[in-house]
Amino acid sequence: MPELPEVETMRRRLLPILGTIVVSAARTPCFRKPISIRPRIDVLNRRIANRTIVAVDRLGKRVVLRFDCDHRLIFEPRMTGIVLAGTPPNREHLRFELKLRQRGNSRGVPPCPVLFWDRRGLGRIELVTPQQFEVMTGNGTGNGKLGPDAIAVSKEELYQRARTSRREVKVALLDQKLIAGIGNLYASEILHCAGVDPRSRCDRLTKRQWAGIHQAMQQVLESAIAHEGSTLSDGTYQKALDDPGSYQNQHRVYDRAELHCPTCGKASIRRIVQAQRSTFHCPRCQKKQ
DNA sequence: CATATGTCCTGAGAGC
DNA sequence: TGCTCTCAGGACATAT
Repeated sequence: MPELPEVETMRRRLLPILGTIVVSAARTPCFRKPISIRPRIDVLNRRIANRTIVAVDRLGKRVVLRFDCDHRLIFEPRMTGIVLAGTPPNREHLRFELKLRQRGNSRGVPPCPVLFWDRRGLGRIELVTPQQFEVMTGNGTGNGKLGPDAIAVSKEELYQRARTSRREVKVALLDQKLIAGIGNLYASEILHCAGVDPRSRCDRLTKRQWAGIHQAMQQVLESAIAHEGSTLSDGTYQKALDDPGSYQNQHRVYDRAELHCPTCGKASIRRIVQAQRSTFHCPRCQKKQ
């Protein structure tokens, strides 16, 4: 579930840990199969013990902690993972804990540990070197495992990256190598906002339409971040954070099949399937070309 | 039983 | 023909 706005919300809530020092990293007792952590937890522990957290970043749908040795710890929530500093919804699905202390001779309250809580356990945690991180981001060439972040990408860069693809635009927006951060929910919302048919082929959209998609992308994602993301019917996000997001009340098409389109007020929202996943759109507001 | 938010891998097929 | 792009399907694990 977590897409860019939800992960950005997690990131912002982690900011109080900036400048704290790692005491230890550990898997937590969890009755389930352990999640993937690379390198092995003892190696990881040796590399980051006593290191200071100098940045709390986000890269697409990942939370990235940077240490003073320039290694980065990357949390990848996938379907149901949550990164938080505080109280987890339960202990049963708690997978990982990063214990912290304040710099100097700390009196006062010790900082909350960073926790990775994941109901399904499909999430990943990985410590990467600066070199590995460059490979992941493509070192500015745009050819890494992840494309530029959906909030940061320029109108021109989006157009240049997408214009030659023969894929349907909705499917392309889900490709993290093209741009990072958009998932199934926001892809439908962005294309509805832009008035573009999700089945349009990328290479048949005009430059003007791509500009519209870029603008809708910024608008929808920023609004969703302001609402601290969406909580879905599954409720994972809600359970994990005391104060869950409210953007689900702003959805105009996602999971609203057969309801009236809030933009035109006339047509009803349709659900179609693309690349084996649901897409929601308004046939009146989103016409091809 | 089908469905659900994400990612990774493989193999087959399309088309430049 | 050859290469690249694209997509379908399965896997992961769990709840509604």
